[in-house]
Amino acid sequence: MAASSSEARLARWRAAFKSGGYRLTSARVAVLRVLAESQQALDATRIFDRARVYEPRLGLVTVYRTLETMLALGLAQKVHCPAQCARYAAVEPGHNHLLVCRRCGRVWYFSGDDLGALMQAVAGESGFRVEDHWLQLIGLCARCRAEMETEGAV
Amino acid sequence: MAASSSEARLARWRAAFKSGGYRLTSARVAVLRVLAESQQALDATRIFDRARVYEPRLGLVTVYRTLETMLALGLAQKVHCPAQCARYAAVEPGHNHLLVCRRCGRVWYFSGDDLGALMQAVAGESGFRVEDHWLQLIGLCARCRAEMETEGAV
DNA sequence: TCAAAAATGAAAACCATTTTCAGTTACAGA
DNA sequence: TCTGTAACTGAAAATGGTTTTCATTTTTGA
Ligand SMILES: [Mn+2]
Ligand SMILES: [Mn+2]
Ligand SMILES: [Zn+2]
Ligand SMILES: [Zn+2]
Repeated sequence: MAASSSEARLARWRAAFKSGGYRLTSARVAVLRVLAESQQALDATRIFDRARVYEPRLGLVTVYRTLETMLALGLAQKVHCPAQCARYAAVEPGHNHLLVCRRCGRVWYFSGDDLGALMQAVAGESGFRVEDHWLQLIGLCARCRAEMETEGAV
Repeated sequence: MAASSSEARLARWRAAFKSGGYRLTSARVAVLRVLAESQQALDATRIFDRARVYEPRLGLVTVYRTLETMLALGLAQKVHCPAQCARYAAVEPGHNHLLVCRRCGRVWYFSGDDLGALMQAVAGESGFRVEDHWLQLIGLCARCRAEMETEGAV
C-alpha cells in the first residue's frame, strides 16, 4: 500500500512536470522518486544521497533545482522544524497540515483544523488580509519515543 | 503608549538578563533596545543597523550572540516567513501566535486558537506526543495593502 | 535522424552564520 | 572606590548550505 501510493504519486508528479513544460530527465526522476517513496521530510543532502542510488551521476545542484520546481508546481513543500528550516516533503492533496517528528523527520498529514472563524476575526478587527496559515504540530512519534526510552535519554 | 510599553519591555529584559547571570553590556542593551522598540520581525542585519545607532562600535557577531541568549531566555522568538526564515521578534507574554505581514514584517499577536481538541485527537490516534505547535497567519497589513494599491502592483 | 532548446554537473562564487582569539569590560568583593 | 578576573567583545577567518556560471550533454519535436 505504501508502495502503490508512492507509485501513484510518482505518476502524478511525472504528469505534472510534463504538463508544466518540464522535461523528464533521469536526474529529475531520481529526485522525484526519493520524495515519492519517502514519508519523511528530508533535507537536500539526504535527498541527494538517496537519489544517487538511482542515478549515480546526479549532482547536488540538480537536487536543488528540481526541488525548486516541485515547490513551484505545488508538489512539495518546505517544512520548517525547530532544528532545521530546509526540509522538503511531498504535498498530500487536500490536507495541508503537518505533524512532524522532531527526531526522525517523518511527517503525517492531518485535517480537522477549523481556523476559519479565527482567521475571519483576526482579519475583521485589524484590516489584515490573511493569505496563508501555517499550522504545524511538532513532537515525537511513537517509534522514536520507544527508541529513546531504550537508549535511556528522553 | 508604544513608547512606554517598549520601556517596560526593555526593563523586563534587563532584569531577565541579570537574573540569568548575564552581564548588561552596552552592546547587549543596544540590541535589546532595538527589539523592544520594534513591532516588527527583523533579521539580524537590520537589527545590527538599527542597534549601531545606539552603539556604533557594535559588531554583528554580538547581535547573533545576544539574539541566541534572548531565545534561550524566552524573550524573543524566531519568526519563519515564506521569504525568510531567520527573523526575530519580541515574545509577548501570554500570546504566542503571530500575524505577520509578508511585506513590512510587522507582527501582531493574537490568541483565541483552540487547538486543544485537535491536538488530543491527533495524539490519541497515532501515539504521537505533541510537544509544540506553530500557528502563524501570513498576509498583508492594512497599510501595506494601501501602499501596494498606490504603487500599482498587487 | 537532426537541430535547437533545455537541462546537467563541476567548479567557483556567494552569503549568512559561527568560530577563533587577543584585547576589553562589567561587576563582585575587598 | 579600587581591583582582579571571568565574562564579554569585535575583527578576521572559517564554515557550510545554497546559488551562479558555463561548457557539455540530453531530451524532444520536427
Ligand atoms: Mn524556517
Ligand atoms: Mn496556540
Ligand atoms: Zn520519529
Ligand atoms: Zn505590512
